[in-house]
Amino acid sequence: MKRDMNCPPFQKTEEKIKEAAKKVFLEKGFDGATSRDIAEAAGINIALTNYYFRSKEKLFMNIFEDMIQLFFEGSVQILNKPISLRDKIVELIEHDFELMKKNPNLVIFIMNEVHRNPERLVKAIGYIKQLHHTLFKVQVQEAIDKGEIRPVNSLNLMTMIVASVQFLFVSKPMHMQIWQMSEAEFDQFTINQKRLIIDMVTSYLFETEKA
Amino acid sequence: MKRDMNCPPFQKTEEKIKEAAKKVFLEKGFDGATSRDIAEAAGINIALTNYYFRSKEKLFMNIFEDMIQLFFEGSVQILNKPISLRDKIVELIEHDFELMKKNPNLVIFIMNEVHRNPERLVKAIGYIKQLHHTLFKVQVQEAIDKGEIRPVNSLNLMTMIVASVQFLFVSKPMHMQIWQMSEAEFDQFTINQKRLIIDMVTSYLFETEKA
DNA sequence: AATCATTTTAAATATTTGTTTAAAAAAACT
DNA sequence: AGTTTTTTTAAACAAATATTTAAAATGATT
Repeated sequence: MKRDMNCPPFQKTEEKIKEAAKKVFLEKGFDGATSRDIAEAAGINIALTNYYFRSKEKLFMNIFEDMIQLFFEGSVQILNKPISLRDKIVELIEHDFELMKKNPNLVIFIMNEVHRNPERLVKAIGYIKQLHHTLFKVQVQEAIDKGEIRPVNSLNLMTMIVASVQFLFVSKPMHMQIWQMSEAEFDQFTINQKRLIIDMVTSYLFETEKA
Repeated sequence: MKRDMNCPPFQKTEEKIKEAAKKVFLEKGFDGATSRDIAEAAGINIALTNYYFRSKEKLFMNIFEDMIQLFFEGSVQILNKPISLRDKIVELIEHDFELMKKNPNLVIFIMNEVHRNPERLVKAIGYIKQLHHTLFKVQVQEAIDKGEIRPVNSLNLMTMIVASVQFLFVSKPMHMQIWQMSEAEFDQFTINQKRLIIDMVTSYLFETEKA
């Protein structure tokens, strides 16, 4: 039978499963999520997950690859954008904050699954390759040569920025417990944190009067 | 029968189980680890894990609390040490790097388990309480009042430091994949990263000639 | 309407899971 | 020595797991 492409009000079963699987996998991880969890979240029969995707592993990899793309694509785009280094750094930080805000457990999910099974990344090597040669790297080197910023390895700098932003959300549950924060208070905290990160990184780089 | 406290060459079964459970839980997490995994790693019968600890959950909590202590105790001690703010920041960073080097998956383990089940932290609330009033916090405020450092919220500062260091190890497997690093190359990278973190944080704080 | 392929369902499959049992082995004590 | 307690073992347990099966329901095409 031909594929039926017109049923806008309804959601195709395959999409229902993917949406539910994304939700459940991101919450509980591969090991913690069961096929029944996913079927229940999607409101469908258990057998359907294996009818559309052949196995739990295949369904997981489908979601995982989506998440890897979501994780990388925005940053890669900004890294290659033709804007000043200063603007680029600010935009990188703000983009990451927005991404994390919309997907609070994206990073812990990815980090955990890669930690458990690094080979899974091999399939997503495409997005990864894009990171090796970016305009950002060139801009950092040029700025250093011109004496506009302190001498710094661009990979170290990039890592520092990403760590500052993303760890905030990796540690969100622990942070809220330790400091007895509500969701709203944590939100406010992230805003302050973003300000500090931007201020610290740009000040460090561009205030070159000393040393 | 009385407890036998003298058998130095041999390892008591209870300790063998704890050691194996620590290894397996840190590698696979609570959901990914099975009782049989642990028994096999300890070289003992499956029933013994439930003989000494009453359940998988109880055994896990035993390990988890140990890890929480390991995670916090060193830092809390340094935060209250009677040394200068500058020395304290450097020591904090270096201590964390050492801790992470010795226990590469300590942080991802804790963050993941807390994310899955935040109530688990309640049992470890003792260590957490210690963080609310530290000498570090006082020192930061004093230094700001004296104009020695830039005005900064001590919690934001602390978070920034911890994030920079710990995320490096949370993302270690992904980092090695992306940048095609060997274990040795990653080690060297962490050394450079430590240098940048210390330089960035201290420069930002203490170079107050501007603004 | 009849036929066909597609989708969905309930039930069953074989494994694996955490945990328990009851007996054996080892150790401690009298 | 014999007796009791502690430790270890092999086997079994029920529940949960991912996956499959075969039949029912649905939808499209003729």
